[in-house]
Parts: sequence; C-alpha cells; structure tokens
Amino acid sequence: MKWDMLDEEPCSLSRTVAVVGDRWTLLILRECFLRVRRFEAFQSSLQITRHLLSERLKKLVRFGILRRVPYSEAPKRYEYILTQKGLDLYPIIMAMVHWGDTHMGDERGRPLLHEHKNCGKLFDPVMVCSECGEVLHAKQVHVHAGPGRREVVG
Amino acid sequence: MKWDMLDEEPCSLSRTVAVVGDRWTLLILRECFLRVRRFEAFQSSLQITRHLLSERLKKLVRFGILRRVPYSEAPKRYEYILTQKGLDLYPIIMAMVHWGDTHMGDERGRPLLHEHKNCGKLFDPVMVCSECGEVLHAKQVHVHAGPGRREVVG
DNA sequence: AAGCTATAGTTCTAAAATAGAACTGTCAAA
DNA sequence: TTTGACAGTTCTATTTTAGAACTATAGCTT
Repeated sequence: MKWDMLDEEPCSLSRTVAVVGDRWTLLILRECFLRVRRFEAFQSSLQITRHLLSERLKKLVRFGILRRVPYSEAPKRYEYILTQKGLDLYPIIMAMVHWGDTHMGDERGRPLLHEHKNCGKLFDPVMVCSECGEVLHAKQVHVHAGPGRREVVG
Repeated sequence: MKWDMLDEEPCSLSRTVAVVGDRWTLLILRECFLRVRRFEAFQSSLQITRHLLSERLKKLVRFGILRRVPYSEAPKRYEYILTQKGLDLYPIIMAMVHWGDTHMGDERGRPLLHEHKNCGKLFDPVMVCSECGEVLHAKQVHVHAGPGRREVVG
C-alpha cells in the first residue's frame, strides 16, 4: 500500500492513521496539548531533527490540524496552534496516555497526573457509549457495514 | 532520539507510541479487533509485505499485546490473539475511528457503524472523566507533574 | 559598523526502514 | 508425484529518517 492512498481508503482508522499515524506526529501533538507552539520549542523539547519537524508541521497544517499564525512581523515569525480539528484529537492522545499509564509504567509511578477543572479531581479518561453511557469494551461491540464501505473493512 | 529508548521515556504517551506508534501496527490492530488472527489473513487484507508483517507480529507478541497460539500441530501453525493488554488498546483504536468518521469522511458516509450490544443502539465512543462522568475537553484539563516525572513532560 | 544572538527554517550525506519479489519448509489432498 | 495452502525468511532497490551544517532576517552589543 502506498501511504498517500491511505487517506482515501474506505476506513476511518486508515484515514486517521494517514494523518497522525507516525511517531513524531504523535509526539508533536503531545507538545501541542502541553501548550508548545513554536518551532524552537518543539525542536528542543523533542530532540527531533529540524528537517523532520519542518516537514511534520507542514503536513499538520495541510491537514487542518494546526494553524500557522504570525506572532511577529519583521522578522516574520509564526507559531503553530491547534484548530478545532486538532483539539478533537484529544481523546486519541489521552487514550494513549492512559494505556501507557496502565501497561507501560515503572516503579516510579505516573509521569503526569490529570486534573479535571470541572470537578477538581485527578481522573482517568474512560471511553463510554454515547447512547447508554456504559463503559465500552471491544467484545460488547458489533460492527456493521455502513454506507461508505467499499471492499475493505474498518 | 533513538526509537529503542522511547519506551523508557518518563512519558506515558512516548511509551505507548513506542509500541503502537506506527502505521502498520495500528492497521494490524484494527484487523485484530475485526477478529483476524492468521498470518495469511492479515497479509491479504492489508497488502502489507510479508517481511514487515512478520516483524510487526513479533514485536506485538514481544510487548505482550498478542499471544501466538498454536491452532494446528503437524504442520505447526499459529494464530495471533489479543491479550488483555491488547484488548485494552480498544479505546485508542475507537478514538481514531471516531476522529476519522468526524473529520475525514467523504460524501458516501461512514465505512462502518458500531452497535453496542448492551443497549442495542448505534453509538459513538465518547471520552469522559472517571470521577464526574462529564465529557472531556482538552481545555478543562490541568496537567500536574506526577511521581514518575523526570525532566521531560508528557 | 561589525559582530553576536535568536528564531525559523533548508540543504546535504549517511544510516535505517520499507517495498516488492522470490524463495524455503511442512504437510494434506488430488 | 504433483499441486496447493500456510507461515514464514531472504534478497535488492527505494524511501525515510538522522545528524550536522548552512541560510536568512533582524535586534542587541560593543
């Protein structure tokens, strides 16, 4: 499979993977959610090569996940800010953080704790059914072909 | 950064990314959740090269996400089955599917629909706070350093 | 005015990962 | 005895990534 075809597959997972399915992109997004916005800041906190950082930021802008916003004229400088489409990636990032907390921890405990401002408590993210509110488990879900399905499933 | 160090970073996202942060691994996991279990089945449905498929399956077994279970003696043949650790990746996969449904759809509609067996309805996955049950948004979450934090955040 | 620093990149070469195809080994069925 | 299914492994060519150096703009320092 060629990767430039991945975002046209009849599969929502493939299409998401086409955009955020590589290591650096996910780490860049982590920084975005931690309020990092500038080229140098991404570079020094991630130790990513400048070349790849430049590439990935362009791609995220192209897909509408980041906006490139000028913060200084003369010299022209820009920062990268999450769009709504980008903010909507939050559940993906949090699901990954939570899985890492649960299954990849060491004896030192969690690197970060998350507080929900609405209720004031430290929390874990939980995925529930939009209809009944119950916690979701893979085995309780049945998959149907939808209208956008062609030959490949997903 | 070297990728073999990524799973030792003091960051749960990095550690998760070290395991499932590449395109083929995520697509293989999609197939796992769609009940695919055998080498040939993965290969033909994904069009992945046999070399890489072999590599990725080994890695997923090594990290305890898949179990390699014999289903035939003479000739010895195995299938790959999600462990509990693997099943726990479901929220990540579903979050990606949902983002793709929302932001990467085309005029044909969704490729797949999901039915929750418990309530019988077609649903979307929603991420909520474990403490108060409210829907989570990035801006309502405050991040604290936890005990396992060293220098890098995440 | 000349030189240093900060920021945001681009360009180059070497190393690593992936694609694509062919090959191996085991056994069952025709 | 030959063919086919299954689960890989091995090989070369191409693409991607790493790592370092370089470019460009402008402010600040001496």
